[in-house]
Amino acid sequence: MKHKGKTNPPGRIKIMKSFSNLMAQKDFHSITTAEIASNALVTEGLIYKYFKDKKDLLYQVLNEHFFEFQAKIENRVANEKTCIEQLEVVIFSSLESYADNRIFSRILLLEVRNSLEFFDSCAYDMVRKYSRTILDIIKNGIQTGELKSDINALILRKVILGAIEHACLGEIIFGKELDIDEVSTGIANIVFNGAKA
Amino acid sequence: MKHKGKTNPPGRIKIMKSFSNLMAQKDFHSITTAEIASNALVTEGLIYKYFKDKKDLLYQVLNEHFFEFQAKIENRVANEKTCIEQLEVVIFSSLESYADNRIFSRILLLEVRNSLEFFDSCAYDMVRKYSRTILDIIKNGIQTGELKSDINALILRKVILGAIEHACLGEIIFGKELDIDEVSTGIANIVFNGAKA
DNA sequence: AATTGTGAGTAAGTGTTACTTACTAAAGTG
DNA sequence: CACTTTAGTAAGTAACACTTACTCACAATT
Repeated sequence: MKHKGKTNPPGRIKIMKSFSNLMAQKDFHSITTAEIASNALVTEGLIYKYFKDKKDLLYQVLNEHFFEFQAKIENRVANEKTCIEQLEVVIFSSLESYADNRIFSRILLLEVRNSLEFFDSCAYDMVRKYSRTILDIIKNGIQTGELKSDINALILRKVILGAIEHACLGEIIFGKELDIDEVSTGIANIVFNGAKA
Repeated sequence: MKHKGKTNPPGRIKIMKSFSNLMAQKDFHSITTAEIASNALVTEGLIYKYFKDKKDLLYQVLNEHFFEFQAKIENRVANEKTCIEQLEVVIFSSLESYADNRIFSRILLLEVRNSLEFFDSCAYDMVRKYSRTILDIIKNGIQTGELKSDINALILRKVILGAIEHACLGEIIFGKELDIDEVSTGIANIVFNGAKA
């Protein structure tokens, strides 16, 4: 994921790398531009040559992470045949990615949402793509008769996405360990079979 | 919800009111303390007599909103008998509250999460209480046999809470209208009966 | 070979902002 | 009355995100 097809000079890479490292240590607001620059061994002004502002830097770093995430999911989904198996793989892989990459998850679930700019950013395009993937699987499942015909595809997606995100929040916020197998089969069990006795 | 049981002087009320109004117009970060003070017709310094910092002001305003929300939910839940009806009422009422009170929802779902301080605040205590209410209903439902005995109560709560929150996000972010009846029965249908044919 | 243009990077600001300090003035209270 | 507490003010200040105006290297064009 290059930035707008042009060159990718060393200064730009160093800034993104420096920012990524800092994000592992503290939250967005408490990272200063001075800090980013000094850790990257460049001057503060250079940040603004490559990034519109501090938030833009955040979005671009997020986007890089998301790119890998999306590739992994699509790959795995392609290996499954039934709609249910595909959705199970989406749930499992999402939880796994969140657990494996806490910085990325923290940014996505906590740090970018407070500004509406995010939803216009390139990073949010990746979220849309991921979200679209899930919707397509569901619609297909309804058509083949694997899923009930009376369920609303959009709402099922909301339930699945919501469950995934909510499951990760506790881990991110309080550092609780997440049993990926247990939680992902638990979610799948409820969503597919229902909770009512 | 008074602050720490003490008095509630006019200056404090004016500041909270002013901040609330501003939150209806723009997001937290773009509201300045100067603006809050001038709209409240007090000096900037007074804000820091009553609030630790700008975030503390945010949390206390949120807390007031949450207090009413929680009272409404508990009232309605008490009127229902079966566990399923109670959970349906939780889902419906939550969606309704979010839709009726967009500022409150925006703060809760988008603006407070980026700082870990929130999770130590009095406002988060209210979230815990709400969350606890749901868990109790679920546990009770499992015991009475209304819900399947093999489902994990904590995970079912995650699914329900996640679905509610995710359903509101679109509305908050993009201003889409939310059909509360459709979405709440849709969520309940999936969660209780399952999506698998 | 000289000129021009451009991308990478720097140095030194500047306005704004959240927050602090040190101070009144009045109202309780023993 | 003396003294503490409460409500509020006025005038800062340090830190921060971001800007401006510049240099230098090196291609490409004339």
